[in-house]
Amino acid sequence: VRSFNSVLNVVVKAGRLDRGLDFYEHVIGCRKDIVPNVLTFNLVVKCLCRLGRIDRAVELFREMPNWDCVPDVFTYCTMMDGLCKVGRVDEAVSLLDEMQIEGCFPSQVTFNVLINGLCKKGELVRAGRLVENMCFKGCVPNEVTYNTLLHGLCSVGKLDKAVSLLNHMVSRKCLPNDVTYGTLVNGLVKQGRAVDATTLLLFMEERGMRPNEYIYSSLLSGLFKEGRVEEAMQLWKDMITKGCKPNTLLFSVLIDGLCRAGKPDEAKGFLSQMVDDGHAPNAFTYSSLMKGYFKAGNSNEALQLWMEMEANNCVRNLVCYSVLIDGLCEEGKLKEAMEVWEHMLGSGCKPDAVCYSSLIHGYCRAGLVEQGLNVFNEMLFQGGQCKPDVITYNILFDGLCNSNNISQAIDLLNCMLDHGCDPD
RNA sequence: GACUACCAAAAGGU
Repeated sequence: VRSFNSVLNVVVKAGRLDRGLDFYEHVIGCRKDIVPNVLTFNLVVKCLCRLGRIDRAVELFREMPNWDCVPDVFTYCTMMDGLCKVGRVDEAVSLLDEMQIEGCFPSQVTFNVLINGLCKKGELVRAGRLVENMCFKGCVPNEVTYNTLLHGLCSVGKLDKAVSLLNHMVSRKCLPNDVTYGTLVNGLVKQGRAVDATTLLLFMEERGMRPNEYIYSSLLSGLFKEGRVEEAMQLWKDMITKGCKPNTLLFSVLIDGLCRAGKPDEAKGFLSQMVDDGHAPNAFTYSSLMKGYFKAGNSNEALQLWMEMEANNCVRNLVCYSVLIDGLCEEGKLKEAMEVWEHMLGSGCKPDAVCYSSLIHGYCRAGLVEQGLNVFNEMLFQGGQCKPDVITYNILFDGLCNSNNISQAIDLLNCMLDHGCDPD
């Protein structure tokens, strides 16, 4: 079992989750001498969670006693994290009670997982209460706890609170690490304060820390989004001078930034460079670049990249399809856009509200509002992740009003309200 | 118990 677990762990760490599950099922099915133990279950539960098969994970978790396995802290933690990551925080919190009833003591990590779940949902008050509970149970908050809370504060824009928490953290002899700085830099950038983020970067360097790729990418992306192209390029050069080797993430951010600045050709030069450096472009890289070319009115080049993706076995996800569909629609190439749409459905990619809205916008622009409404009705019918949102409705209002169809627009407004969607 | 758990990052629609 130990060797089996080791192998399984390696497979899971490599991100080959489906392979991991197959391997598990295969081995358990035909090797009666290998009996899964708690650690095996912990790994498999993690696999199922990461694959989004959370209900199956819970099921397996409940079946453990049938295999003479008692869930341990790790099991509970893995299960709680899985639940939190799909937003089912309350169920995760109830496991905290359950584990204690079963005589299993929660650890620092257990609390961190739940605090993270609450912070991601914006439930900072509950998160704070959990920190108190944590201390009460004899668990000391560590860097991860603080980083999690800092991220929670930053994502609701409470940077002042974040700074006081940072001071508190230091006073508790908890040293800020890479993640701490990354969280703060990103928090500043998201507030449109890339200049302050640059200062923080300097501060961090003065303290002898070397910013990593995450930190550089946050800042770089922020500078480009604020239109500070010169500063962004200077940062890129400085970064390389300081010995930071750009990876796929950094190249993608740079390419995206240059495209936003209307320089897709320059961006494409970096695409070649990253490939030469041995970094494979991914869906992020290509979608940014394709959008850049569409924006510059060069759809041929965008399509070229689309083909290149296929040739390079780069997985085309929903965002890539959306960029392509939107770009083609904007050029009035509705027929081609529909072909891509069919191709997307055929590849098993399910359109979401953004993707549907791009298509609807395409029809409206071409004066085919009726067609747009058909697509809209399909969205309502499909439900789930492609429920129309405010933007979808706004696109249709615009289309209907432009064709002087006020009464249908009013009907649509009622439909919107009926579906619980708030106008902006 | 180094066979298992927690934190920061980039792309799409008005």
